[in-house]
Amino acid sequence: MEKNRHLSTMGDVARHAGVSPATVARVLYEPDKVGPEKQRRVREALKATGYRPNAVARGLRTKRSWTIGLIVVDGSLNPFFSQLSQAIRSEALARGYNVLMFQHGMKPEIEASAVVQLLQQRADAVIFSYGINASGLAPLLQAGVPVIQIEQEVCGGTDAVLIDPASGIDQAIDHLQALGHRRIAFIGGAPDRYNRARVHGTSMEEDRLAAFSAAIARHGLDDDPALIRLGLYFPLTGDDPASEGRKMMRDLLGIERRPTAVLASSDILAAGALQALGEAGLSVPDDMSLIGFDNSIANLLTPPLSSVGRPLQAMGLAAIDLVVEAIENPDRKVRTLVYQTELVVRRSTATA
Amino acid sequence: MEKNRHLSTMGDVARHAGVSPATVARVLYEPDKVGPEKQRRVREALKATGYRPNAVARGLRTKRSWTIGLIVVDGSLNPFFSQLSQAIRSEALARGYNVLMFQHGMKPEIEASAVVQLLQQRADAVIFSYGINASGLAPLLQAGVPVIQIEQEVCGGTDAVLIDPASGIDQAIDHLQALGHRRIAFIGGAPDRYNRARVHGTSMEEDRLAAFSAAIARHGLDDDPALIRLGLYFPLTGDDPASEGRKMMRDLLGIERRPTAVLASSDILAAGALQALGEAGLSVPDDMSLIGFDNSIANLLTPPLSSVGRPLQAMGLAAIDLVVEAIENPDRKVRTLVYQTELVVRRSTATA
DNA sequence: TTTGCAAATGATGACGTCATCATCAATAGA
DNA sequence: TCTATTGATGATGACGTCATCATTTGCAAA
Repeated sequence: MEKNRHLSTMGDVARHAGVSPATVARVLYEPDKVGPEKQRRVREALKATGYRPNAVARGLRTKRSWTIGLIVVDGSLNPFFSQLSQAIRSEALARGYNVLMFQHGMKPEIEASAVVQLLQQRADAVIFSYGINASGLAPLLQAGVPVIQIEQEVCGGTDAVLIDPASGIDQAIDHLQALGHRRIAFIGGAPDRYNRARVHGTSMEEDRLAAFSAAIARHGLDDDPALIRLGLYFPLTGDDPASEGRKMMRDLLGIERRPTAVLASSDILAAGALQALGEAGLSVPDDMSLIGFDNSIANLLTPPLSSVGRPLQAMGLAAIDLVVEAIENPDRKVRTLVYQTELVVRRSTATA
Repeated sequence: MEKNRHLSTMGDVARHAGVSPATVARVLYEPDKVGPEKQRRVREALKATGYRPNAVARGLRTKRSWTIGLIVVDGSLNPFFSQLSQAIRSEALARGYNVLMFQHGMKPEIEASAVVQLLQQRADAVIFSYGINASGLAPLLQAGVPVIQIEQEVCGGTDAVLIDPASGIDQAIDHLQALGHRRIAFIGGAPDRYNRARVHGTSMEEDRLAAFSAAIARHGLDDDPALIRLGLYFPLTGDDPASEGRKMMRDLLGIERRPTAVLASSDILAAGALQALGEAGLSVPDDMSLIGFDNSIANLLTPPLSSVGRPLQAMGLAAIDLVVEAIENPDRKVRTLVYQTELVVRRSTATA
């Protein structure tokens, strides 16, 4: 076969079949409007030429790129994000959409350039799995591109798929209390110092801490400020995400009345905490109970970690549903969906 | 501002500036060919209208989509793949390319549909981080789309970024031998039963096992078939990727003359092995030394795992370099780059 | 002043697709 | 037999950009 840097076009197919390009298009999209003989010839020509519709040309003509943007914090350090993005990608693909993915690493200027890029690509919609601030989304809203925010709402007026961290955290505290724990510590990320320009809602980390405090209060457990440890940095941006957790756990082991259980605001932090405990010669769950959040790498740790999980698959599906709704009916009202979190019990908790 | 479901076009900008569309294009791409006065007016109009070039139309006209495809096995179970894809994405972005990512989960039909999708999108090139078989790539080669294979070569005649597992595995065995270990076990995935149609090279898992066996022989260490354990399934496709490693380690603990050290062909398997050791009440590294491969989640485990790593950032960069080369000079000869692997020593090994 | 040439700008068309309109043949009804 | 109607098919143009060609202007050399 000769050098064939060329995919055939409708015109090629039409010539091959001895019909007009319009007839080829009809065979593809309105088959009943074409007579049986030409139908046959066109289908044969389609096969013979290996025709693949040119999505670029089609996008120009129809003003639908069948592409949706996905902007996440970071695709690699925290497995949670890759699991979510995988869920979104596969749901999108099932509906015929391609996904252009970007990671901003908490840098607003990178987020902004991703938005510009998606605008230029004429993305049909954009999903933010963790937006930085409201002004980042503004160009999209102005251009009329549907925006779906996941987990964290950085501005109002868009569709959103949120989670309720309290449901799972309540279960976790219930569980620990039932095992006899009264001094339960919390390790988490800093209240989000990046979100200066947030105009709506609260941050992920704030929500989790609030849910923890509320659960502790409701159960009448020890409410000691020394039991709450917040890392200095957003837990996703360091080179060694576990080191924060390790440090916080070390601190907790040093305080006066040591906690008997710890709830971490992410599995990564919990992994670090496990290392600190190992170094101190303490065993989980015998000497300390530990519960993570994310249910991302919990089952890879030793011991397998109990962790609060979110229904990632369902959230991905919901996000794509909202995308499709928004595209098909631009003037509809935006919707907010809230999913419950749930404690997955493994083997990192025991009686106090 | 009124409802503005419309991004302005060159024509809009031209009208606003009182010039022809051609002049607008020149200001954008050949500024020195435009007089100072019109230059000024056009730039002002660009700002005023918030013009963003329509990448779709541009793609149709120039036959460059500035999009490259990335097909991986799985983006979420094994953090290694998300780290690699992140490296590729960021390098691509730096060169002005967008990345469309697909995961095939070892299912040839999904791989094939991803290829069709990329063909329709007129991707400028496609990177396979783990191709399944040669026939999957064929449509791309036929259409003249440059293909870059990473780590695993499934067919010849394309660019490739390979790694040499032997370099790092040699270091690992050296290291263990220096610590006095003589019975070293290997746990890995099954020789790849999916690659029936592979026409070139060997599989990832085969390479690692071969490197291990060679190193054992070279060092004159115990060469006992019972020390080699291969999972029944490709380690990435199960729901619980660690369980294979856990099972194999349990088996190893049961054999007659127990090994004193284990090399795992991935960090995930090693994580499972750690669990089995924990359940058996054995401590790492005191009772058993353990080394992983991937250096992906090694630093999250307890103890932090020594692991053989690949230079992911460099590989991503190299892949994009090859992409750009291939696009800019379609008739050049394909190239194969080989990267060394390297042992990262942490705290999971000790004297025998 | 005339001619020549380069710089600046405008006009045109094509990329591949698809929506619309136009054409033509065949059939049914009067 | 003639016209109205339907179904099948072809022709045309527009989406937004950019490459090419055509035109105009300014200015220096003859």
